Amino acid sequence: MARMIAERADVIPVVTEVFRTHGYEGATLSVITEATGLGKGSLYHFFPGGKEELAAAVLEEIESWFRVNVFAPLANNRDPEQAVKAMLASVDNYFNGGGKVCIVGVFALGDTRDRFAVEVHRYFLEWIKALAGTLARLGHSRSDAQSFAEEAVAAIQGGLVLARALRDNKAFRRALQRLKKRLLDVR
Amino acid sequence: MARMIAERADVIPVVTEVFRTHGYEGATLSVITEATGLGKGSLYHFFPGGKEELAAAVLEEIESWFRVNVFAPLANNRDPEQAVKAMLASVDNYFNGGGKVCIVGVFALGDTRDRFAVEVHRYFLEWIKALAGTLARLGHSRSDAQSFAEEAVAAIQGGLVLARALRDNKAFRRALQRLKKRLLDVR
DNA sequence: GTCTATAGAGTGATAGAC
DNA sequence: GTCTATCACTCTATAGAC
Repeated sequence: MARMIAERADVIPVVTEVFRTHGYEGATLSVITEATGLGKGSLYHFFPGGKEELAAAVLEEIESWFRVNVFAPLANNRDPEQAVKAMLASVDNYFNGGGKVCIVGVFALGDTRDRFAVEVHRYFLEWIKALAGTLARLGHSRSDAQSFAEEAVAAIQGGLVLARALRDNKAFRRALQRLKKRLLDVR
Repeated sequence: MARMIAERADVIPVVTEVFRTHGYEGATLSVITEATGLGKGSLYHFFPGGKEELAAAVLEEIESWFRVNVFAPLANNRDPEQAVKAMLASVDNYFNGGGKVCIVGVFALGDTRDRFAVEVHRYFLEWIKALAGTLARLGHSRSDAQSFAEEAVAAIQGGLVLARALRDNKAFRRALQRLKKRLLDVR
């Protein structure tokens, strides 16, 4: 029995995919131990809070990824049109063109919304806020920018639902295409 | 004990709300027995297939409701503008202004998508098809009608996610408002 | 010896099936 | 209500790094 490769950081990506595939309730400890190859001992060593702490760590990791790869570029890119395009490309890539669902969205729809209320709320609020800022710099009126930003984030979530339901990832891609036109069309 | 109120049909609305609140995995038999007031024996008498048959019955009931109250009016209303407005009002009412999530959408995002693949797929396909027909009659080109219909159904699902996440039902209402403008604006 | 990472048998509670 | 399986979780034992 030895010190092995495992660290908290190594475990999280694997656990993320377990939660994504099975949801919170469906992500049983046995599925997680199997997927990570870690015994319960190791799991509880790294995450004394058990399943809830695992999910919290997953959410934190996701939010951190979006801050770096989506929210910050939206705010910092000098060219707002380029910023919108980059966001859509990042999102397309992150959700694997509609093949992966949004864990935060899934959590928002279930009992988990209350357990992780702060994280879920913040994720969507930050996203909308960052995008609204970019759209305003693009030339949209302040109220249009806010409305379009909310619409865009909702459209992405809805696109993921539709792609899953219809088993057609292209439904998600079409949603992104519509958004590109809509958001960049300043009148 | 005597024959009581219980019938399959009486149980379904109650079970529907249990699945809506807790999702498939979270809707445990004990929660269902408590909510319905039925013992496990009665439950298995009405639904020999157990939890899966309960969920299937719930989906069937939802689909039936939408056929009568949403899809058929979309197809039959002589005035397409009125049909769109009626759909949005029905949807607003059904989802309680953003206070209730869409079980079919929730099922689409989870493991349940595969178990209820046919039902989930059909629900969304029928909705989009009915709406696209109405939009074409409204004067949209065939391809615009299809695209707008898909966008609208996705926007509704996304609006529900957002309303739950932000704990703000008005986010759903705003999504419906945007849709009304968008769908009725024929150029 | 001490500390950290590990495995996994064992806990009571509760799941869904019948 | 009874059943078995499985749940989240605890705890003991132990290996190796220091």
